[in-house]
Amino acid sequence: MYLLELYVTSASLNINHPFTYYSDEEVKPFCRVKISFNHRLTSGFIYRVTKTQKSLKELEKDLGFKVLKIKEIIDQEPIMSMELFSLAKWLSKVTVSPLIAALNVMLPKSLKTASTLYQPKKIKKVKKVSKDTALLTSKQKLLFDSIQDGELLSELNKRTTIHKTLLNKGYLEIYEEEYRSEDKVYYKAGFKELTEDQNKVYQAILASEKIVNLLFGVTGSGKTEVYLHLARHYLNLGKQVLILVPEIALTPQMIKRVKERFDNVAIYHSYLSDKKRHEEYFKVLHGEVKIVVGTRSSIFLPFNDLGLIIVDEEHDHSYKQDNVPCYSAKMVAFKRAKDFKAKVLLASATPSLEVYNHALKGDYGLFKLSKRINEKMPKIKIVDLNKEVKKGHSAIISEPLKEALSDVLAKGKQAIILINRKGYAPIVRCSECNEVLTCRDCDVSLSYHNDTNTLKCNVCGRVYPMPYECPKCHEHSLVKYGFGTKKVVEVLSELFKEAKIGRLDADNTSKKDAHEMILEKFARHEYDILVGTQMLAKGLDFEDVILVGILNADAGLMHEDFNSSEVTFDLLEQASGRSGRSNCEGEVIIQAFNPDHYVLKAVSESSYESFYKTEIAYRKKAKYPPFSHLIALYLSDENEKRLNKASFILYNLILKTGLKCYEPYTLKRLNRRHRLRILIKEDDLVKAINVVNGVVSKYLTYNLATSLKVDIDPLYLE
DNA sequence: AGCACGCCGACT
DNA sequence: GTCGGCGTGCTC
Repeated sequence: MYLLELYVTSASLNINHPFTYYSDEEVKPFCRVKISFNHRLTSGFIYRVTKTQKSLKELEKDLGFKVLKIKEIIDQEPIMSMELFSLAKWLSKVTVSPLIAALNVMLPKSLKTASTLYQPKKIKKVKKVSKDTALLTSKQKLLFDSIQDGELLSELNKRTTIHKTLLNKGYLEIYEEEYRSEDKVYYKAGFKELTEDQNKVYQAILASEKIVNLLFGVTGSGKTEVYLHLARHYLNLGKQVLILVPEIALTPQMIKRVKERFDNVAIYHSYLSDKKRHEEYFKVLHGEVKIVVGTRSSIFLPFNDLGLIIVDEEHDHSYKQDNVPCYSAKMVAFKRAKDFKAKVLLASATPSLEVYNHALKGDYGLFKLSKRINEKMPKIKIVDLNKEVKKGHSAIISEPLKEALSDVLAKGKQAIILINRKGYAPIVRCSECNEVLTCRDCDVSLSYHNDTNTLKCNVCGRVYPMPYECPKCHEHSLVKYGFGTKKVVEVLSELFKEAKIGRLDADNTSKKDAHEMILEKFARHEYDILVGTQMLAKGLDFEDVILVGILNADAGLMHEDFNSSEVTFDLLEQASGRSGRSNCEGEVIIQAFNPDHYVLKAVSESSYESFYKTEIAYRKKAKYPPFSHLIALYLSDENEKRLNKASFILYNLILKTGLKCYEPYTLKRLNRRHRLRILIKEDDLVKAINVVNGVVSKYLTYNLATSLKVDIDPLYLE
């Protein structure tokens, strides 16, 4: 009999200790099994197996609890390596999350602890067995000679029937092979020669002794070319290379660019089918892949000899996961680089404050590319919306933007219009009693959609019919305020009747490929103007775009989050980079109500440095990151009373430890759940994480129904 | 998370 | 008497 120590899936996210089951058959560690747990069928992930001669009764007496038999073995072979399992344990600790949550984020869906057995598709092939062919008839011999080893049985079935005789007589054998979908074969483009500046930086990065290096290059300076050369260098040394890209940036163009130059490329991201991801995972596990391009979760692939990790657009928030386990792919990259004695290259035109601060202090190597290859920076103009409104002009499309747009259209070029709101009107309010319509399940205002005449909650997605009267005072006085992408398209079509206008936001891109289709249409010049949300600002490269208009540039600055200035600066700076990518000079028009804000000033001068200086001084004064570390603990429950009880317990546990923390802060209700946040601010992160781990395990002993999420170094505080 | 168990109010 | 709503505890 074998004793299996395993972690139980899904039973409770709150249980973070192993349970013991037994099996008559031998099972290997790091395999999954089906079990019954607390009257329910679920699965478990085995981490230790011991053989025992004792009887079940003796065992239960020794252990002090009942031991159940497993129902079924899911995997015959381990689905991860020891190295990966250690990484899961580390991840669980540094994110203060259950081990099972760490395992689930590391494995492809097909191998997740909860999912049922994944059967890779098998195909049948034939191979020849060497035998004396003299006994065959001439037809049989002809066929035998024409067969190649590895020919598909299905193909053979199509072209003949007499192969059955060959099979029966043992001249041919059938064997099974795991089916792999064919990769597209790309034309190999070869490498571009590096410019003088690029080459200097390339050589300097190779010579750097630091584990982490920052490549700080303005948009259009050719960062990608530099790191593709670096990738080649490490591949030539026989090492593996991982290129991490933001979720939004993994476009077919990017994939094509890498595949054109390298063989054995694997692509790994959340839009892949489960089957494809399963294949890619095992290709890496079996060492068949040399270079991976992927989003956040590909940092967990089972590499065996990683030499270089590139983090493209290092500042991008999609590297941080905001549900449990709340990890940052960068932090995992540092850990894996250390384990593999590999290097990390962070690349960005607007590095995160934290990273740039480390680089300036000398913790990371710092390398700059400060010239655009075409040597043309876009002209940036800020329009004061207060003045526009005073003059009686529109606050949606200002006069200067209108003029610039007609100029673009006259030249037959293209423009991008950015706005951070989707839909038509974000707020509906009663002009009599000032009631704002809000969602039944969330504390957020509903946005109006004119095409369906409905109200939609942007948080939970619930849709309501547009009421005829105010639900509070029953007056027919509901007014729609603000404007979103749909409204902007409407306004633009009226201003420029002959122009073709496209729209790109989360509402019309939920379907697979919709996003890509719109962008392709834009690239083929089927639209003159493309209106969209933030998803348009990043990494896209359209030759004919010579104007970018940003409508409510400072809307994000009203937000009180500690990093809202950084977020806004990144967005504006990245958006500006979309203009004038080829030989034409680009223009950027930024509309704002606070044109004198330091973020807008820095953007208008295209000066990261000036933004950095002002912002870092503010962070230092307020002791915000990078001058401290934040740990956010979120409690949520449908039952408000239970939530308050849990909050009282947790807050007191934290106070007892002496960690510096703020009082529980009530957040917006989301999806019927009341929510609350306790924020910890500490200098020594490692120490703080240890203490928080202790606090959380004590909290869990109370067995409260209120759920807890811990976010170390959060990017947002909600 | 769910599921069982037990306590208490409501209703045949 | 007994059905079910919900607070509490536990899962090898």
